[in-house]
Amino acid sequence: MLQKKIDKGTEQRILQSAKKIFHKKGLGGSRMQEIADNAGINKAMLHYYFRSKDKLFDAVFEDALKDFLPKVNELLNAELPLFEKIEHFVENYISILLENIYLPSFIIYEINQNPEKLTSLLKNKKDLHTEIFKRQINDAVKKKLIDPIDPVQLIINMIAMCIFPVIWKPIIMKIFGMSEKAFIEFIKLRKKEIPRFIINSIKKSVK
Amino acid sequence: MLQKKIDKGTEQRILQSAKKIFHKKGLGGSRMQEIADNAGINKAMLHYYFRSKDKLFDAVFEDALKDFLPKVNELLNAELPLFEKIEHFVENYISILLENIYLPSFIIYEINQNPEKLTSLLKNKKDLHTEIFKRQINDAVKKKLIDPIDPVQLIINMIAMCIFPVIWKPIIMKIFGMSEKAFIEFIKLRKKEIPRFIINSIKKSVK
DNA sequence: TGTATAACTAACCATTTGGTTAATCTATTC
DNA sequence: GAATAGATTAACCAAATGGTTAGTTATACA
Repeated sequence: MLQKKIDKGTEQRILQSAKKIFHKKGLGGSRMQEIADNAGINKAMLHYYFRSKDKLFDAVFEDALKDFLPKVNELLNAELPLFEKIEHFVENYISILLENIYLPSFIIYEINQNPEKLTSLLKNKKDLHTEIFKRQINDAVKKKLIDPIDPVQLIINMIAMCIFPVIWKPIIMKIFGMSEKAFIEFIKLRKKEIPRFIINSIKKSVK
Repeated sequence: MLQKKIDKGTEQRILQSAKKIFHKKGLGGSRMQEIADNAGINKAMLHYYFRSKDKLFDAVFEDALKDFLPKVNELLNAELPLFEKIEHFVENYISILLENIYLPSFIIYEINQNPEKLTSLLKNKKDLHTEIFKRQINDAVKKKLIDPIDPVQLIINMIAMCIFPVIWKPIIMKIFGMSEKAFIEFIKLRKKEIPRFIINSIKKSVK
């Protein structure tokens, strides 16, 4: 039999429902009632466990970062030669994004809404740690394995190309006339195409 | 003296205020009262001119696309050699984005909220017309000016790299420790860096 | 100049929504 | 098995919000 004091069932169910709904509809667009319904509990329970909508939202937001950032950090800091690391990063980063398809636009939207929240949430956290990767890129430049490039620009390029089609899925499907199936296939191809594109661009040209 | 029937002053002021607020806060996050205040008019005026919040929102959304799409189409279909066109596109597309910094995340957010809206809004409009650019890329491949590449992937890559830092501005500033000034400089550099990166990647390698 | 019509305002309304309260249920503990 | 504390519910509340209405002002036009 479950012991009450250890049972985190309700709290977890609330967080899960809140995540689903907040990610999809944002803070302003989400209703406490909907979250409660989705969790199969009374609306008062939400306040019992999380005091207020804002507090619940913060918990969800923090959870999202706590899940997401370590995974990305792991990819950024994997011990692999540069080219393989790029391949590895793109492949897995896109997979993570596909598992959390609403996460990126959720984060953008809420950060734009409330930029100071970012500061308070990222301040004391292990945020994205790009130093190792930056150094690795600089080393490769020094060793003349790749053409000179600003590591930050390269990292941004890589992340941009991964994240864009996930966020803009419905629009891309519409503009390029893709079905759901075609889109999945497109993304799958991209996992190979992006690293190819990047490596093609940076690898030392034979002049 | 202004003639009443020709005077579009109020309507335009409403649209402008609504644009500012809807873009920043989305449909759900915006308040009719705030829009009215911002336009310096009575709340009832909003309904007098636009019946309902949804109708007003649709007008704003449509306006945004009507402004934005032609500009992008013009860039996509400029009569320039491929490499110059890429340079031209990136330079100007980023400028347009910077002038409408809330537009992209506004569009993503609302489309995710309401995917069917996209269909109805893009259906009868001159949507993004990528055929010419796609053909131009395929031609360049045939003429062995560039390595083989799927035009759609290339276009997505290009747009992704342009749009990403604009949308993620606050997060990039935070993660890479940039000031406002440093960010502006970063973007300015990117206008040169992105075309270089792309062209480097696709131009026929000397093997 | 008087009248019809468009532009505008203040007050009001109904509904939604986040949040509270008081009472009830459940289970652990002594 | 009564006492205690945590978990849960139904009913309720006040504020916010989209929307309406009835009336007023300004303007064009005959």
